[in-house]
Amino acid sequence: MIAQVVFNLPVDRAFDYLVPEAWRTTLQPGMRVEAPFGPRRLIGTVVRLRASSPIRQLKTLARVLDPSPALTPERLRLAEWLAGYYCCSLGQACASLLPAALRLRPVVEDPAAPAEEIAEEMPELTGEQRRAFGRLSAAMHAGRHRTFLLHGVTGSGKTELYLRAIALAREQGRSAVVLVPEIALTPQAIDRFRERFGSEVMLWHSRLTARQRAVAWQALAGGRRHLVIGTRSAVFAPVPRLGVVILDEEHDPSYKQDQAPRYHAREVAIARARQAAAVVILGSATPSVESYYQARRGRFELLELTRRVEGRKLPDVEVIDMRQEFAHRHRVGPFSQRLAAALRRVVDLREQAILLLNRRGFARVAQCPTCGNVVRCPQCAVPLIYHAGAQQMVCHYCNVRQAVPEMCPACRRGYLRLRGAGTERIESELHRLFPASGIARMDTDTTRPRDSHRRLYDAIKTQQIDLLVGTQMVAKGLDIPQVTLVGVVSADTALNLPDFRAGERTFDLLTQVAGRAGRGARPGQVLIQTYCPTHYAIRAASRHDYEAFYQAEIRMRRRLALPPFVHLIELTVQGFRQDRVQDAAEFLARALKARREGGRITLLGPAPHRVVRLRRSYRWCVVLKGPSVPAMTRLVRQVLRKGWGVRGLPVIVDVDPL
DNA sequence: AGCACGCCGACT
DNA sequence: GTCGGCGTGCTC
Repeated sequence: MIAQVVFNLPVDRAFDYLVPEAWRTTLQPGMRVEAPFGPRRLIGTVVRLRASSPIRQLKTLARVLDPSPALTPERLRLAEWLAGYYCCSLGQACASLLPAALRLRPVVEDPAAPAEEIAEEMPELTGEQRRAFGRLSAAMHAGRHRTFLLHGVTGSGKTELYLRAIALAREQGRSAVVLVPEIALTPQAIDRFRERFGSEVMLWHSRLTARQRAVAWQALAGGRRHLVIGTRSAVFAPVPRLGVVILDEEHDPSYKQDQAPRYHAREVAIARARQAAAVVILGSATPSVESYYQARRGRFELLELTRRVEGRKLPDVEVIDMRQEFAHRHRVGPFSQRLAAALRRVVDLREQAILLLNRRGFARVAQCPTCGNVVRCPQCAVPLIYHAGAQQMVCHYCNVRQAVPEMCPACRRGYLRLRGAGTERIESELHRLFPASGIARMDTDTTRPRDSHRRLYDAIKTQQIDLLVGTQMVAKGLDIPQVTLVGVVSADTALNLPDFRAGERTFDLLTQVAGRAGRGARPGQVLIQTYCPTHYAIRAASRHDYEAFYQAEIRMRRRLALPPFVHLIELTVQGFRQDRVQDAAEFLARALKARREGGRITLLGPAPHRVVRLRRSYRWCVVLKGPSVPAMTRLVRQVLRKGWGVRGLPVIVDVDPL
């Protein structure tokens, strides 16, 4: 008997091995095995068993790791879909459906969820919620696959609908997967699910230890737990009889994986739910343009929640034109007079405020006023960011750190000046203005240690913190009734990025952060500082008008032939030598152009990557644009053949890049 | 991904 | 004549 095995390598085929006599009755597809591979021994997945092989000199499997298939036939089919759509090897796809931790040593058994007292009383639904739930439950009772887009303003009670859908799935004896963005896996979100479903809830995220992950895996695959709440990779959680997959904040970019296979959890969720005849609920106050477009075309079913629960009003939003501010005052700090006054009022009334600035660090860059030179990372060529805490210049790409140079290293004449402001700068400005207030900062720097997120949240909840400043992290999920003011220090940071989704990002961020204000009895107020007050994303966000934003955005996408009207595939060539990388990219572009069938696929580039140099590597891109992903991946596979390289350099394939 | 093989430029 | 750069190909 022959086993066909795939490995977690960028090699797009299976390898045949002899199966030892002892395993012939027990070995099945989906089991992991150890196999000799050249001079190495690798762990791979059996994808097929057959009687014979055309290969003459076969080697024999060394070891079987699983007593039963780690990948069920259904999950193996999902891996095949993943490899096909996202253009990676089947081995890589299989590896991403399996936790590496499962490899060795038997894991501690997680006991079955004890039957415990769970709060039975559910809050009454509003009229809108009831109508939406009616549609969900009809689909779930029909037992057919369906994708819903739940578009609900912040505070309109989307979570309650998720809870009802999960409860219904459980009644039907089916499981549920809840996905949340990386930064939204907050204690309060988890608490909400624990209150309703107790220890049925299993957490799944990147901070789990290997052991915890293995325990969670066993409990889910063994059918002892039926509800997973987790980040992106939880979409692969091994739950049997899937009933519903929920993507909260479906527009969030953290659903896109940034290593092969570069999947989007939304697409995987839909593919998986289709197989399992399950329902998908995509929830957001600011749906991605892609999803809303699908809903408009009738591919998804649109559910709308337009009102906040308990009749609370959306906060008033005021746009502050910083050009005016700059013209009428001599020295402008990070706060306009209007925002400074509003902060003062919050402090006086003992209320709370959140300030958003989507940029870490103290001052953006060190710039020479004499020659204009900006201090850059020697490896990545992006500006270094000053961090006051460490008193260092830090690269936000590769984390290289260096001391702050005093004189300009380029012209050696000017004294460097720190320009622009990050969250640290705002924090110190707040300390200066409000020395008696509790002030905290929330960004990737301050939330790195385990549990720091929970501690910070508790401090805010108990009003030890009055003023909170942070990056986009503060825009997601925080539900603090005492917050009456939200200030956006600069709405322009995302707008000026070279990215066709800049407008969408800005609208999302502003809408999400505005939703943090006025969640309690007192009304909320939002102040947005900007140098482009007439931009459609900012105007629409200030009026809480998703529809206006969508109409402007979709018109632009149609005119420029961008997603959702086409799909993109981005190919990135990487290497240490600039000339060879450029050479390979040009070769790749020519090869693609030569094999392109018909005129439906267009080719952009080759062009230097947005960040040409990263960790000493140079990067060049070629982008394919066309109506059909399979047609484009077929072309890519032809050109890259079995390996994933051109001219000896590795090529990164990103289908539907963000 | 690793690793071996093989082909051309600069040295003891 | 040999050392070693890296382009090419293979792993059942």
